[in-house]
Amino acid sequence: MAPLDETDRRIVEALRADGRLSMRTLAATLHISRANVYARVQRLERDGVITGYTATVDPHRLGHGLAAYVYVNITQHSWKEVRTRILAIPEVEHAALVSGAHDLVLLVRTRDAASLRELVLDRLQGMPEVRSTETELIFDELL
Amino acid sequence: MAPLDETDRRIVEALRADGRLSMRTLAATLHISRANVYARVQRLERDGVITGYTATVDPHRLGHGLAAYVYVNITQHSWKEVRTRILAIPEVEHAALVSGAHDLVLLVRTRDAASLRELVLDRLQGMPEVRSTETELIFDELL
DNA sequence: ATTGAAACCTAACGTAT
DNA sequence: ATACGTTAGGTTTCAAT
Repeated sequence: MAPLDETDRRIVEALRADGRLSMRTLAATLHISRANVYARVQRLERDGVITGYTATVDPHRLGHGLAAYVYVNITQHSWKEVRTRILAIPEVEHAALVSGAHDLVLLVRTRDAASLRELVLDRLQGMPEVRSTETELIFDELL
Repeated sequence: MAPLDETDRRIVEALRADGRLSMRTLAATLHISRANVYARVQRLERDGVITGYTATVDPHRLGHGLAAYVYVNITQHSWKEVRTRILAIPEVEHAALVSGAHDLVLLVRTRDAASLRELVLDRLQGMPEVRSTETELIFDELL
């Protein structure tokens, strides 16, 4: 759990830019030895700095043509129970417990408006902890 | 640009779960040939279904202890100019043009409250297109 | 103690047939 | 689906600082 030095940060940055970089080319571009980069990446993964690797996809090409933010107010603040219910919904890409006018902010992706309606009106508002929701359609995205 | 079949979707799903999966183990787990999986992944990347690979990191371990949603209202709806300005801010992890009471929703990560204040009050509200902002602190996250 | 350089075997890649 | 040359993974040893 040692603090990250400059080399560690460059490794993380490089792997965020290309998660399939080989340890060889990573070592070459950072001008450090293979053994060094291998040990460091291993340490970064073990310490939980790097939590995993994933393919980034285009949601539109996967049948998720619609994206929306759903702002949720919950009745009882049993965050743990809501948490497990939310995690069971595959359309939820990001969920955050926030401080302002709402309790939860969800980023959801669905096939179309009908699917979004079903998700919000049936599944979300069907939860006993959910008091109210507010949905904001996403027109365009960066990142 | 052919529509994805079931095997394509399983490939994408597997690579989202582990972006560093080897083509061999991917072929083995899906019970298809190496040449098949290799050609399919190549096609999925070429067609823009898979847009890249990245390491997922723990923001807290990288000096980003604070996360917030920033809701932005812009004056003139010159989305293209705002777009380039927003993209130049490294703290912005996700940005969306939305339909509701706000024009933009930003997910930002900063080191601390002072950095967030500087980002919102100086850099965002300093933009000529930005009319007003509203900031909502994130207490906890799923995903 | 930490890093770089080199060597080593195994596994995976990428392409061909 | 198999084979084949090339590249990468993962570990070890040693020298250097």
